[in-house]
Amino acid sequence: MNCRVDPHSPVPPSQQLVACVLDAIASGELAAGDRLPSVRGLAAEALVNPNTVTKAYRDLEHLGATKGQNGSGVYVTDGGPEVARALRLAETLAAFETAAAHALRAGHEPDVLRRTLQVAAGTKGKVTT
Amino acid sequence: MNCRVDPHSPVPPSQQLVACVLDAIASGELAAGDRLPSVRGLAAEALVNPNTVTKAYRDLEHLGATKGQNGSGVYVTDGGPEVARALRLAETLAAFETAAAHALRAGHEPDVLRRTLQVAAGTKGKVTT
Amino acid sequence: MNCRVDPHSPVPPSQQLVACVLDAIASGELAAGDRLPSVRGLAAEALVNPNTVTKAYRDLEHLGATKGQNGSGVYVTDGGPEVARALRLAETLAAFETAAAHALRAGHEPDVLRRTLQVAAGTKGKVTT
Amino acid sequence: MNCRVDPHSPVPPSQQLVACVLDAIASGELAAGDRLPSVRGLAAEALVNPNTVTKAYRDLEHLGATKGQNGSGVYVTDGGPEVARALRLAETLAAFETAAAHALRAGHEPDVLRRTLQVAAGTKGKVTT
DNA sequence: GTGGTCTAGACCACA
DNA sequence: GTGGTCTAGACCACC
Repeated sequence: MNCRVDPHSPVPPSQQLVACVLDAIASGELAAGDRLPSVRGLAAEALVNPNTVTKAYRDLEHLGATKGQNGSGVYVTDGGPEVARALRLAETLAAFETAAAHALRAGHEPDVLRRTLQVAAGTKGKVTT
Repeated sequence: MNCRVDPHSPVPPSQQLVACVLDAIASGELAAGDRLPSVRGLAAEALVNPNTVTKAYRDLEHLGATKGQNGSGVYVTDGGPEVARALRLAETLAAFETAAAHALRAGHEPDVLRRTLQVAAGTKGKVTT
Repeated sequence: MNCRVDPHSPVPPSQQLVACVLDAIASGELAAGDRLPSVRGLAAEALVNPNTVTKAYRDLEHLGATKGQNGSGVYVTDGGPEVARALRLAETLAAFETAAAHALRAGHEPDVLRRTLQVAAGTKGKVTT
Repeated sequence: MNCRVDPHSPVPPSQQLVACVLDAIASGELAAGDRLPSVRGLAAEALVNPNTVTKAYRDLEHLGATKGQNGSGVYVTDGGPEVARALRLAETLAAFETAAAHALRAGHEPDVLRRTLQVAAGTKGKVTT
């Protein structure tokens, strides 16, 4: 999942995890029926307390994107991908637009941002060149 | 200055004020030596408690952008504009990176983001194709 | 730690707390990695408002002597002891200078002060005569 | 008078001025009947607002050390020297002792303090060697 | 008028 | 339990 949590961010860690998981579901990285990482595993990876992951999973379930099956783990629901896409696709694009606008207004050169984007896209970026 | 505070944002009001003032300094709206709005005045304008403005001003002073003068007001330091610009550059670039990461993770194609960036850059962004 | 706060002192309570904690760190009573007393606990002990302790802890963190860990407490940083010792040295020397200046200005003979200093230094202060 | 005011000190500027003037009277630098510096002059020298000097002079008069003669200036009263000595001699010596003790406990070498004292004593220090 | 500090009490999120 | 933030209202000292 590669979810990193920034403890200095004003957005609470649990919500950062929710957004991260929703992104993974929206992109298809996690499909309907797939099992989410274990609470302990994600907690170790994100360097947060397991309770925080538990809360994030509870929020995801409340959104209808996942469903915990007693004792066997947490799974993406059938409607999960749709929910995630509805919640995140438009939101992340809008956030990207405003972030780009802010960065440009602050004086960043478009080329710098383009290169930053390229790096973030990783290998996918190279292919599209 | 026109500082509005969104109480529903996860970003604490005091930090919103800090960002707002830094913007004003970075943009030249407040030059070195200029006096900031009074604590009570800005509090009334932003609809927050004066203590919240006090905290924001303390943070600004700690950043080196402003300096309080005993009973007379808070002023932009000589190095203030430079500090504000540097902070804004770093801040907006970091925000752009995370926004790009989230959008990519949510499944947006790099090309879509690149085109979005192009549009945001307006005429400055010449087509590199 | 035994931090007592004198509400009649011109030194603000929060700064008295800062000085008290720095003393504890500089003396080794609190080592790097140790946890500071809880905000509420120290507030009860020092008979001040928890917010006052919070402010003191924020100042300490800003000085680099401590670091707050989200929900778990405030801890002495690795460089904390060094920072605390450096601050105490500078602080006490400045206080000594001003006290000396005031005493001299009030009419005390330098010899009187020198002898007073000798006594305070105890056996360590060998007579240079 | 050579009164310097530290605006960063927690002790209010007006009280710093009171202490400074009392010290001058206690030492005999200002004798009974002598005129104090003008409000404006002392304000300019100490880099404070004239109102602050006015308040300090009011406090001094309230202590009985000085007396303002309408329009002609402020003068040391007959009992002024006695008042100043009663208030400041013991106090400054005690403050010197505690400052010395603190500095020594913080780790300063007695020799460093002795040299600092020498410097503060200026030419007087050389004579007493 | 100005900022600075404290108290008191509340809410939030993490451990 | 932990710290972090905000609100509300008060006092102080300087300009």
